[in-house]
Amino acid sequence: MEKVPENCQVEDALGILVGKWKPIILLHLLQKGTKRFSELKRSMPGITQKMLTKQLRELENEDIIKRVVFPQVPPKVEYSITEYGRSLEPILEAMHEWGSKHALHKMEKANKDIKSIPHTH
Amino acid sequence: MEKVPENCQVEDALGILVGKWKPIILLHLLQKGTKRFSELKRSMPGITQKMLTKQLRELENEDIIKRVVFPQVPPKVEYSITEYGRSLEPILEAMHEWGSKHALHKMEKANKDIKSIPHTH
DNA sequence: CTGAATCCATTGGGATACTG
DNA sequence: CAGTATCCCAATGGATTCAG
Repeated sequence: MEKVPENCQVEDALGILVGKWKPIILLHLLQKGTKRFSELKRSMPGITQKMLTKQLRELENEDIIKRVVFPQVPPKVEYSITEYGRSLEPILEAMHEWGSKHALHKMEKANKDIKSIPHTH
Repeated sequence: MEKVPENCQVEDALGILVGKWKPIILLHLLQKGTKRFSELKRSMPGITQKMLTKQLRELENEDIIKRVVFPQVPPKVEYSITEYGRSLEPILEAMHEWGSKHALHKMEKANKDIKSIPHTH
């Protein structure tokens, strides 16, 4: 099968996965199941409410995750992976495997890059 | 195996793959072998020289592709996948398979989204 | 042929403050 | 608790021009 230019199906999946916090959000929901907003936020040190909301909205618009609002006070909102979203797992799996396998290569490269910085004396 | 937050290996691969033209460049080099600059440009309608150069440089800096300059006039430069770069193939494969499998879902969604646009009459 | 240099518009991400 | 609303900066991508 041709996987080339014109009918390049690769971009679709990539488009859904890109976003500074999307992969990690998906991994959380995939591995830990349903989570509410505050739980996700706590598990991702550094993320702001605005960003978490934004990334969740985008994933929701792609039907990757499901958002359930409990009409109560204080508010409670739960997020979970959809069946469709779960179909992305093999891709995340492949990326994780690659990342683990090449963590070493990455370190060696960083080392090489540092040494190649021209001196100033 | 844990594939979560702190030691999230997923971002590395993703970081290499993101870039408007990177996936398609990689698919070309993976499937068609060594290519020179002008060939790549021709095969990617819409890309500018600047962008092609930039994306190629970034991939080269990650050791994903190799750049060979032939010292002659007019210049000739050949690009090819490195062994390291070829290790990304399973990921691209997974993304392509996902994209193919869900092209339909995508169409249905687009249709639904259009219908949900509020009228103005 | 290959690519560097500019200039510019758009986008993504983050800090902060406010709200039901 | 779970969001909006602003403001701001940096990065990305594109059009165009120049050069070896």
